[in-house]
Amino acid sequence: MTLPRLSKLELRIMDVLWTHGASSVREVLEHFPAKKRPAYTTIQTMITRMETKKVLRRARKTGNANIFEAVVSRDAAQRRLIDDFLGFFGGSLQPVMAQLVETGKLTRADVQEAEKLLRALESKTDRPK
Amino acid sequence: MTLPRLSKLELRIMDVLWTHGASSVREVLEHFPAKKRPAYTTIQTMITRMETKKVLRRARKTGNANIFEAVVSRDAAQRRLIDDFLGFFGGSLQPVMAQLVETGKLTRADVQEAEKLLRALESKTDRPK
DNA sequence: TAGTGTCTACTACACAGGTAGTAGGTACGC
DNA sequence: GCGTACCTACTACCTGTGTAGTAGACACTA
Repeated sequence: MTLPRLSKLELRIMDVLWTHGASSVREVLEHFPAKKRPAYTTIQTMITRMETKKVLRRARKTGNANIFEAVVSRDAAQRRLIDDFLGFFGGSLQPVMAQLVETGKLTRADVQEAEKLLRALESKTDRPK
Repeated sequence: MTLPRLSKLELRIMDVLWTHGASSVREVLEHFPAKKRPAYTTIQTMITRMETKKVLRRARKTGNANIFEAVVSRDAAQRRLIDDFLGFFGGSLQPVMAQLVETGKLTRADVQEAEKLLRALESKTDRPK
């Protein structure tokens, strides 16, 4: 429980694992945009630290390269991220919404989607007594 | 522009200034929940650093105590926070919405509020020509 | 005006995250 | 079997953040 907070770079690394599955250090590296790609050993160091924190683990070996896989799920990490984020707003979505609408980041389509999700959820939780 | 990212504690300090207006170190300190209240000098140090970063400034003196006021607005800080946050989701709100709905953090009321805001915005931006 | 309590300025330190180099082991092609 | 290229393990260093102590200045009270 209480998975550790993941930093920006850690999240980008996890993203590779979540999206492309178990990968070697080099594979992770190569999924970074060629422009701002850190050094091989930078990724390696981060991965080693993340292994210590148990957010990923070595799954197997290919040749002499370790293949790492995510231990923490994308969902769990996202939940954690959202919780932390909402903490700044006292847990209330209202100011966030307002800001999103004002900056044009929240569109009509987004709202409709949310509504659909809400309805789906309701019929799932209300029905079973 | 590009106001610096504010850390958790920095945000809590700014929150006092935003909510209660210009304050002294002691006043800021006293607005922290008595339980987990840092040392006086901890707040002082943070405020000094924030002064350097120009997110707040000394407004005046009362006795020999400095009174600090926010330079960065709550809105600006929130915008920055939201942008950073959305960065993790590729700027798309969809996964965030889904997560919020699933964890019950996004209620029907929130959605309705968002809709109202959207409508208000539309009549403001569409109308003028 | 003298004393006391408060405030500032400065210093210090630990931990996390980001960055990367070096040394030495290993696998694989030829 | 050897050499080259790649991988790991270890070390190092800097910055930001959170934390706080100490010394000395200052203001207000009695």
